[in-house]
Amino acid sequence: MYPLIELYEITDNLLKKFKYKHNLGEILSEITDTLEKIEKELTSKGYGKVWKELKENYDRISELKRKFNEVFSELSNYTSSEDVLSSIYPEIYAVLSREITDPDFAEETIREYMKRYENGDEEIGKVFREVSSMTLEGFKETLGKLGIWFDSFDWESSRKIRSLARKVIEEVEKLPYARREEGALLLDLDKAAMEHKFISELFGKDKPGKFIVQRSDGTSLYTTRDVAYSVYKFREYGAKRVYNVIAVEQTREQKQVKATLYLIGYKDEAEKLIHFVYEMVNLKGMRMSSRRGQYYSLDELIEDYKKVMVRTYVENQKRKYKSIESPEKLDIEKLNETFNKLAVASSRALLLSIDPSKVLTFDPRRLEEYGLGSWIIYTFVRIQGILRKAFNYEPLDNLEKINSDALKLYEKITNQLKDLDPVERELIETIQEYPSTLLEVYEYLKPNKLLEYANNLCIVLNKLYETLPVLGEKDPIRRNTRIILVLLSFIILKDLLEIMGFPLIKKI
RNA sequence: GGGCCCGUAGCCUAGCCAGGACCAAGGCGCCGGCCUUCGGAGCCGGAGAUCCCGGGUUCAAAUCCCGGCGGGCCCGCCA
Repeated sequence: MYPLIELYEITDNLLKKFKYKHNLGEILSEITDTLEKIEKELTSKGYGKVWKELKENYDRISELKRKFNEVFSELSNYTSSEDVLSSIYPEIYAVLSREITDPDFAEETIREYMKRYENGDEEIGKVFREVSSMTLEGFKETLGKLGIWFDSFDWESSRKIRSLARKVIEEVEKLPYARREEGALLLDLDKAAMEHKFISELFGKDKPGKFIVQRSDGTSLYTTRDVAYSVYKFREYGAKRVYNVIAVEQTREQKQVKATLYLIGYKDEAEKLIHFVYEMVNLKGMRMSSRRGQYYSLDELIEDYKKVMVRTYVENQKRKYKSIESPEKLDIEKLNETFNKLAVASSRALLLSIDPSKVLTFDPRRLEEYGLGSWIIYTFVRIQGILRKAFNYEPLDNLEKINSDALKLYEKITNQLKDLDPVERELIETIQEYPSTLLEVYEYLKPNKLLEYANNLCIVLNKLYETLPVLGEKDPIRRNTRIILVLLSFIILKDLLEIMGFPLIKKI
């Protein structure tokens, strides 16, 4: 980054000095345009040969123009992210701009720290852990809002993983496909693919490439430690299968990790290492980039959703009662909790609404249009209302009782089933699809199918109690049939909401 | 330059792997109804699609094959 700025400043100063009105990009554009005209003229007049000679220079200028554009856009991104940083975190910005005066020196220092860290320098290790703990706390806080927690964390710097990483390097070095280039240890996977079907099939038409395992200064790379960590997960934890939930950008890297594992003797493990690929989340008309300070955080998403929930609630109350209940009658505490839960459900639904292999694009200014989560929760609340009246107790607090009561009901109506209404039949068909849906989700790693199924179930449910009376049905057999259908849907929906991590709500 | 993924109404998606009841389904938005006692964050109806383009295979293609175009990602000492 630093040389780019320097280059820009130099050219900019030069242009100013010579009082050029145009910037470098415009000048380059002009040159290439002129050259294009010249090409046409020359070839039309039969001077193709002359053009060929000129062409070489022309290409060089085009290349220069391309580079300039790259530099310029990078620079403007950089300055804008600097602005963002200085406005959001002025303290951090002040410290950084005071402390980092020479970027090269800063980078060198980082490298030095890395080396000491790698060699087990306890003092520097402590600093590293302190910093990562702080970020980790942030992660825990944000994800905690969504009900996500972690059983445990592994430190890459742990003695165990460090020694495994050293072992990986040793093992790789023994391989016939390994060699040193300028001090760095490199594993030639292209060569290995020619002799191992596993690797050639893993990469398909793609070139496996060369995999750097150790830097020339002797330190390991993230990827090396990833191999070591995989060994750790299988051997230390005794994992039967390992799912790495990692973004699509690292598809190739994950394959290289697999191939390396395979080559150093962990064949079985390599096959059981599964990369769960997911795509990025984009905002409508804006590319997210934390490096450039352009982002929309999960915390913001939850907060914004909460506002949408409050707005919807107020509107519904107004329509229902023509006015909002007086403040003293409202249990603000409880309402707030409900809005939080709805916001969590909505946020999770948004993230689950698309196949993980596709890019999710949404417009944060129109969150109310992505209300799938709250609509499912609402349906769940509604069918609980029906069951509560049917059985006279709280369904979610008496799951076993409701199951046995359902069986009793079923015994009463068995062999007496009457013709079913189309909507009832539709609901039964949907319920039947549940097991195969779960299997599909698991087999193809498509959690979005869970949400899709839940949505379908809710659509049919809404249709059912909108078109047919459940508790109001006079015929006892039909009535019981419908109660059982609602009950089954309730059990499935509860199951689904738990799998998807939606909070369970009894009443709104 | 090479590889992988994606391209379906104004918008977001399902269907594609295992071709057939798809003259393509759902949601958002739009238009018109229903303030029907189990909760109206609902229900019913309507308008809106060259399934990116062009070939091929087949009795049959959104789906399979080939070639384009457009977008994203990745291609050796970052994580």
